[in-house]
Amino acid sequence: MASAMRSSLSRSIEDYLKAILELQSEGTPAQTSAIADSLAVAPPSVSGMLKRLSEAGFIEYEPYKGVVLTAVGRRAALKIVRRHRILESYLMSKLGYDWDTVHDEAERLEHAVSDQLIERMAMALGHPRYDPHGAPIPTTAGDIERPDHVSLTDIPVGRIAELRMVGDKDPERLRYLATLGLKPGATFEVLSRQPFHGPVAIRVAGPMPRDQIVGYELAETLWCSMVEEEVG
Amino acid sequence: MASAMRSSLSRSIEDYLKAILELQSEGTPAQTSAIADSLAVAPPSVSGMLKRLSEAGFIEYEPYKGVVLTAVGRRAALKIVRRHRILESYLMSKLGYDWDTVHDEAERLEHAVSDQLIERMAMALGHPRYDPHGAPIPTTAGDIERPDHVSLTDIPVGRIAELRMVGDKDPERLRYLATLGLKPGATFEVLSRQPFHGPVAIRVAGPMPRDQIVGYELAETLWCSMVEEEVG
DNA sequence: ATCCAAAGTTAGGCAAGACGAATTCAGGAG
DNA sequence: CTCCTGAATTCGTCTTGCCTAACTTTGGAT
Repeated sequence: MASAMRSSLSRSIEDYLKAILELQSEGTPAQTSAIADSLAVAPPSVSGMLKRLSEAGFIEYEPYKGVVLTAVGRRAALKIVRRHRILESYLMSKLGYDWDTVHDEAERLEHAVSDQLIERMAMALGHPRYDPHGAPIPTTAGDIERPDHVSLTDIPVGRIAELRMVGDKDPERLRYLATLGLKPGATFEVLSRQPFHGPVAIRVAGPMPRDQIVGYELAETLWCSMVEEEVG
Repeated sequence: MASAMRSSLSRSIEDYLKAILELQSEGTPAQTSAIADSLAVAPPSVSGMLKRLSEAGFIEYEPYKGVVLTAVGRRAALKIVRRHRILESYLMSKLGYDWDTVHDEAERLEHAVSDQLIERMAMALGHPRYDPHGAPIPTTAGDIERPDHVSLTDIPVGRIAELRMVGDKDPERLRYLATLGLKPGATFEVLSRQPFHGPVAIRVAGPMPRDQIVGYELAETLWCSMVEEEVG
């Protein structure tokens, strides 16, 4: 039985793979400087690590041309993402963590937990498909749901939409969103939009509907799906 | 407020401090080679680390004479021990871990969890005073109960005793103890003892009392307190 | 009082990762 | 086609922590 051995990649390698997975989205290879920013290290550190990751077979690396994950690298990265999202779900659901403070804790734990622990947590939660931010949780097989939502900045004025996922990670902005009642599952109507990347006005549905202004930068990170118009 | 900053000692340092704490018990300083064995590293690695720990103020180090923790080092070590024991308790109580498999998971997590997470787990458990092996859990203030139990090898024949704590860490022996019904809280009578460090025979109390033979090495790790004789 | 074995330490290296400084490449402006 | 700028890489170095080999100290046996 090829059971749950902890192949135990170093913490650094796991962090690099996760960053590359997030940056290479949509076919574009990840850039060295973007990885450096994402991990808060200097570019030469990234170049050095890319060479090691390439030799280890995790990435396809053509110097000066950016980097994409191999199948092996992608699987490894998705495993970390699964850990992170199960951890966030568990900490919020079972240990009273807040939406905005849970990220850092999960960030450290994701490198230390065993597969067994993650699966026990997943079971205790009833195998959730989305984490508290609305992001899909990769399966143990390494599949992840391809999201079909669009940014709030792309919802036409007058439409009703449902918030599906919050991309922002900044605790302060997450706290702000919580005060607006804007968490995954909330529905709202787009009231108006300022031109030239201006803020968006929405009316959040609920027992006490309330109008809110959302800055463009934040709106870009709110991923939504449009709700069917009443036909007739 | 001096709140829960993660002073974040390196994993290595935490491991060394924990090992020294366990080895220096009863006034005797910890020996270099004992630390090396305990951490599965070579003696020169220990010498090197002892110098660093000493400079950092965690230990009192006199070359060739062994090592004892300073007050600062002891506090740091007890903090790790608290983390470990709360983790073991939580994993068993809330996530279905077994008595014999929980150690390794806790061993990795104890270096990654925040103080906040440990306190939330402790609260969820109702602030337990002992871990699943019967070992006392240090308080957040850094105090630990001084155990008053004695080894099974020191209980006179004919006495009734209660198992308070299992010192062994080997999963196989822990599984074996579980099959005997020997976990903290169990009571038994010492039936006989072979001379010259031979095995001990006991009768475990319970709905179905059963006689068992316990090897000397294992018996040494079973910490018990004698139960009052019936007076009269 | 001496000597020897065991325990401990020093010396010298190696690997992982990070850094700043200096160099090289790629791609757009002219 | 050439040049320039910004991104990326190479180079040399640092820190942490581990190792083996060689040396030193300690303390018990004689």
